[in-house]
Amino acid sequence: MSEPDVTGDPDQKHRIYLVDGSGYIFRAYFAMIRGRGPITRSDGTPTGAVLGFSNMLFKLIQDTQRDGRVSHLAVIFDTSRKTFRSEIFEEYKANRDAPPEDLIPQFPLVRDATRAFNVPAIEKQGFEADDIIATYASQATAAGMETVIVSSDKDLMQLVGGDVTMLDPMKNKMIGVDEVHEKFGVGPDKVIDIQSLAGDSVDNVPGVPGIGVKTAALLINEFGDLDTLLDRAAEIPQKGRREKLLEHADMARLSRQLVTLKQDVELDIGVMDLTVQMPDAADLMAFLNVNEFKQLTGRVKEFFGADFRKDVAELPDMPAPAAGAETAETPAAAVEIDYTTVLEMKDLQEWIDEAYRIGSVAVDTETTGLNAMQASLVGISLSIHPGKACYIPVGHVAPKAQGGFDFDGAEEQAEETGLNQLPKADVIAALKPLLEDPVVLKIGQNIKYDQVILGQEGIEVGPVDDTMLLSYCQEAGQHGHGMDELSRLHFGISPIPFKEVAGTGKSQITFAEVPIDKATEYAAEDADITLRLHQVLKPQLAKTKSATLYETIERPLVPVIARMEREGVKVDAPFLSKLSEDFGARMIELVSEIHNLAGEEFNVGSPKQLGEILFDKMGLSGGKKGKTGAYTTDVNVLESLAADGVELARKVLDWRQLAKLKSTYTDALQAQVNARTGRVHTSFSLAAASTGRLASSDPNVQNIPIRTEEGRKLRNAFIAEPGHKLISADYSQIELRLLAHIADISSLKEAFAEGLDIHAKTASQVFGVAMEGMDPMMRRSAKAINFGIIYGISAFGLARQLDVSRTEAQGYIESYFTQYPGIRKYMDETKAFCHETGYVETIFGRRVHLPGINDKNGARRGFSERAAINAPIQGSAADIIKRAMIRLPGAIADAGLKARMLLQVHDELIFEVPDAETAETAALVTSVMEKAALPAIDVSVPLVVDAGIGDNWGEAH
DNA sequence: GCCGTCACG
DNA sequence: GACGTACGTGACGGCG
Repeated sequence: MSEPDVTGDPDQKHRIYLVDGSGYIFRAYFAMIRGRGPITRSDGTPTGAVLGFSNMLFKLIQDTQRDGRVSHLAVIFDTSRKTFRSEIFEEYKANRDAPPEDLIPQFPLVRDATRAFNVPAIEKQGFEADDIIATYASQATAAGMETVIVSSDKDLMQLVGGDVTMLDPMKNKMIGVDEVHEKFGVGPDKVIDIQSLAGDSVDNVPGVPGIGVKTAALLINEFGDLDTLLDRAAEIPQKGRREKLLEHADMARLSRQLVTLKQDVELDIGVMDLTVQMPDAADLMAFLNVNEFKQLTGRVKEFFGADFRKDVAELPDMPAPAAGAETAETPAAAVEIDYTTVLEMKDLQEWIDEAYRIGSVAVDTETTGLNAMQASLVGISLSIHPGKACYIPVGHVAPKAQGGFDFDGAEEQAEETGLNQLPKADVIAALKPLLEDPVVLKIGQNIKYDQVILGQEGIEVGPVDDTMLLSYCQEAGQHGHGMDELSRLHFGISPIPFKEVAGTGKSQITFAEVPIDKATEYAAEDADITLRLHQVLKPQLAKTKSATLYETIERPLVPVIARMEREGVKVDAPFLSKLSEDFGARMIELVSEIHNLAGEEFNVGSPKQLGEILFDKMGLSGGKKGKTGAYTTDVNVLESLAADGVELARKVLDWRQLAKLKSTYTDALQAQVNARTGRVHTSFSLAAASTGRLASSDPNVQNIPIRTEEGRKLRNAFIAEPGHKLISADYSQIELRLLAHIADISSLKEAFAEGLDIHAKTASQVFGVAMEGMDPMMRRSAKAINFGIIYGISAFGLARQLDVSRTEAQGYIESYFTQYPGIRKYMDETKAFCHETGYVETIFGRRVHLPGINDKNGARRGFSERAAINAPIQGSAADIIKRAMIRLPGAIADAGLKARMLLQVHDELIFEVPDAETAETAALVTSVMEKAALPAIDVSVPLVVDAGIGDNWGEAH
């Protein structure tokens, strides 16, 4: 791009580049297709337009680096097609073709590209990019800056003049007043008048029929402006023109409304915040690698060289903003970093006072491990203002000699630990009132963890906001919600990796052994980033319509889950140990039998070796190789071999079942018993499943066996304390009920209202048989169809499930849809909504994003489509049980009962209850669960909960 | 660290 | 005409 002709300008004004991103995508797309044909990366995603865009952006960034006057830069995008213009005039842009299919997946990628280069990507619902550009241009002018609009769109030419110019990025040509005059025959100030008369067939702006740009220019030059022209139209000598103008004066005025760019769009980010920033090397390289832009990678490396990791570009001092211009806050990238270690109580008190003064504080705890129930507190970091954070070490120990750290000077420091830090008890006592104060908001990333940790120090942290959950509520499905990922995404900053302070593998140390200066850098950064994430994510809740979900479901759930984790569940360790021995003994027998049958010894646990035995050595048919070239030996394959009488296959299946039970359950579960509490404390992730479900780990209590008799025994190991029972309460068929409600299927709703056997009812309707005396196979098929529907049915999947031909399965599906046309309608509408918006919603407004929904690859698209059908159902069920969980502790306490909620398994809750209170608790729990959707949503089918009571989980379920 | 397998809703 | 599929998870052992 050539240097604009302002080098000699005595003003030396700062410059802002505003890139018309949406306009550029289309140009890049067609230019690349014409020049190089379709470009795709090796996974098939088309990337031509992304590459063109990235090249252009990189070029622009190079220029901004070389030209010291370029201080600000942003890329502006269109959002949906609905804008305030389509409100005024329905047909506006209505005749546009849908974008080419292989361009659709590139829209989000272009935004990724923008972020990868650490350039602000701006868009706003209801406004076109042009309006936002007009608004920023006017703000920039008011602030005394020069504006360069990077676009060749003639609709933007009305903005040219004064300190605003345009740059055509394809032709690399400046567009100033002269060029606009050349195009429209008038100056930029009259461009709107010309467009109002001439209209625009591409955008469907009507204008006045029969008048094009040439005639319009003639008329405007003669009459001065549009209003004068329309007032005095009667004076026009040419009959045709005169009549058209008189007749279509209103259309001209309407067109003026359409073509006039709005210069006062309300924007969250002011023009002064769009400062030029250095890209983060890791983020940019990751983006370039994923998209396989090899040449560009080379040029990027060459250009940035050694300075690459610098977070902020060095900019010349800004001129004072002109009067009336926005006086922006400090731009995010220019935040000054100030991290300190707190070693004196009076310093700690200053932080506490400031937190009270501001009313909110980001908190992060550092501990000895990831498992909150086993870890102990090492330090606490706080942040109240962006860039400023402190770290309060309380549990550091001198590094072990083997750690390899140089601890010269340890003698100068305090005795016991050998380290200078405040006593933990003093810090806890000082912080407790603040962390429990109801008017000070505590901000955390996955604050449940910190609540569990601090809970063990006697602090009940609250009220809280959680940046992980703020992200999860708004962007589930788009990306993960870990702090590092969010930091890179929102700020382009990669926080110090934990590995960097604690090492990895064998030589890894706990955080307690990390030297305090290094620990401060790491911990303070975490609190700082958390605070900044909160400043970004919290305000956009309203925009994403997620405030209700966050405030009424996710946020209140945090302390409930924290409490469940701290309660834990009692397991019968001696019983598990006996079970384990039993399983182990039988496995040994099976292995020797298997070796005999095979005629040689091999590792039964190796699918590779097993496949070779079965299909190469024994020459059995049915050997299919998977992606890695190894034979498949999964249950389906082995079951069918076993059915053909292959004894070895049956024995391997038995062995596998035992191996699974032993390694994953009996052995692992015993190892998970907490030494301090004697109970097992799972960890529930609140932001793992995109649909809104919880996930459980360490150990996973949501996949304890039940389907086979052997596995079921495991459930008997989950027991109640003496004098107590377990209650298990589960929603009956909640997903099918919600399907009936969401898709509004009257016959299904009636069946549920009447309490019928829903699978039998489906069988009777689909196969046209009576409910009584039905062939059990028919009910089984109907049940599989019902599940299939929830999963976004395919003939292939159903055929596999039922072991029938695909044609047969297709027939079932068709007769199902004939019987329930509303379900097909629901599916079609859900998919269409998702194709349009990129997400689907539950009945409580939870958004689940499906980035693959417009993928060019049919398989990936199909995958997303099925997930789109499933997510509202699975997610609504998750919302409902979460609502119940939030209410239950209070309801139990209000009723004067002592039950404790221990576990959740998607549609089931487990409680530990004193013997005397079981009946009353079961009734209360059932009632709260059944009414959990109310009063927000009156589900049009009854929600039914079944509760069971027993000495262990197996009996209770 | 990925893959195949398998446990659950 | 081919593609490659039921939805959502987590944990294990084998293997490179």
